[in-house]
Parts: sequence; structure tokens; C-alpha cells
Amino acid sequence: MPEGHTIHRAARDQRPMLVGQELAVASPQGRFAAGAAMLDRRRCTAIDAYGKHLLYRFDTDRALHIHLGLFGQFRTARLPAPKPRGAVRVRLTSGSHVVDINGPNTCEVLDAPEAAALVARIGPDVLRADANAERAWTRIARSRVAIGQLLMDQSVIAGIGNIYRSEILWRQRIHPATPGTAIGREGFDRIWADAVHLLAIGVERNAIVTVDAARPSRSRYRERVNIFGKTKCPVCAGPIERFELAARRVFACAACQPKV
DNA sequence: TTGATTGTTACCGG
DNA sequence: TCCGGTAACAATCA
Repeated sequence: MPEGHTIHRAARDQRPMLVGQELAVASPQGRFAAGAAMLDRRRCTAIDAYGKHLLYRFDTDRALHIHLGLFGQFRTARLPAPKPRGAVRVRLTSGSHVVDINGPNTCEVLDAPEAAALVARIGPDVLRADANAERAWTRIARSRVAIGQLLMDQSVIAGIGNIYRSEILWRQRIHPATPGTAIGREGFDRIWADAVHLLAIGVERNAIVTVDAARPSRSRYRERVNIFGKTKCPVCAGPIERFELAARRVFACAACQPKV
């Protein structure tokens, strides 16, 4: 199950075994063979995450750009390398480990200007220490688009996904249909702070956990979220409404999250 | 076989 | 310029 396989988890997990090491970079299916060849035998100097985009930096101005999308997955193993499972797009081999990347939405090699352009078009990432929240606030404050949709726009704010948007807005008692112009500075600050809080937990736990329980279930997904995929509000026991926003399903409690 | 899915971009028309 | 809508793509499972 790809449950909770956020990009941030991936960045953290790959870091110790890859950074600082010379990597064998191979494209088993040949699809990215040219890009892989440019990075082969290079030293991996850093892995940067910008929202859900990952940039593997090397001791060259080229970077490996990975976005897992909905289905992408990392599979890590110790050497000796196991046989690739499924459609492995790229295999990274360090002195001790192998990382296979299956099903990424994006898998490409960027030169320095291309990588810079990528970073420039991505909004502030709530998990980054250098994130500039003001950029997100400026966009939201002047947009009449629904906040539930703005939170999915990675050029506005990066890192929040479909589950977190419903959970954050429920926790902050803000209806997803509220226009950005009606959120207000105080509302935005609460959304930003809660996103930072919840995503940090996600990195720590390797799972999406949005309930405040002391010991949320390790195995049962439904016990770790408040309203996503549910029919009853855990606070008021009222019905949870479900609708589409930004082409994805979003959940809200009509009583706890009054429409503005 | 079909549908759904924790994501994103490109493109078009108003 | 902004915004909504649609299509495309990825892999896996029930």
C-alpha cells in the first residue's frame, strides 16, 4: 500500500544512504537512459524537496527530478540488489543500498536553469525552513477561488494534498468553499501553522496522522484522520458533506465549518 | 474488465 | 489575467 508515502518521507529515507556517495544511476527500462547516463558515477550531494517535487543534486549542474504523483513508489533494499519489481524507471545504487523508483509522474534530468525554473514556480513549502508564507498569503488574500482549491494549487502553497486539505480546514473550522478573499490574515495563519504541524507529524510517523489522540492506530488508516472518507463528524456527530473541489473529493462538516 | 485513487500539468474557452 | 473544465498520465487493487 502506498499509504502515507509522501515525498517528504522519501526525501528523509533516501538521505542517509545516498547523499555523499557516488551512485550508479541506471534506467532499467531504457526510457530515461540518456538522463541516467549523465548522472551515472556522480556523487549525490543533496536531496532537496520542494513540495512533492524531489531534486537529487549531484556534483554536476544536472539534477534528477522526481515526482511520485499518485502511484509512484520508492523501494529500497540493501545490496546485493534484488531483481527489479514491476516497471522500475530508475535505479540508484550506492555503496550499500539500492533504490528503485516505480511509477513516478515525473522522472527527468534537469540542467541548472530548468531546476531553478522548477523551484521558482512552486509556492512556499510549509515544511521548509526557508518558506516564505507571505507569498502564499498574498495569493490567497486576493483570490476569490475557494480555499479548498487554493490549498491544492502548488504554485500557491506546496506540500498539502487532498487528505490534508480536508483535515486542516476541518480542524480550523473553515469551510472549503470559502473564497480566499474571505479567509483573513488570522485564518491564513491558522491554516499555515496547522499545515506545518501536521506535515511534520507526517514526516515523523511516515503516515498521515491528523487526530490529536495520544496514540493513533499504527495500522488503521481510518483511526488516524478526522473526517476524510467519513460520514459523521467526530466532534458534533453531524453529517459530513462530500463534494468535488479541484476535481478531487473534499469533506466538510456543515455544522462545524459554516459557509461564509 | 472496471473503477477508484494520498498528484500534476497542458490546453482551451469565456 | 484569471478561472473553470477537460484530458492525459502514472500503477495497483478490489
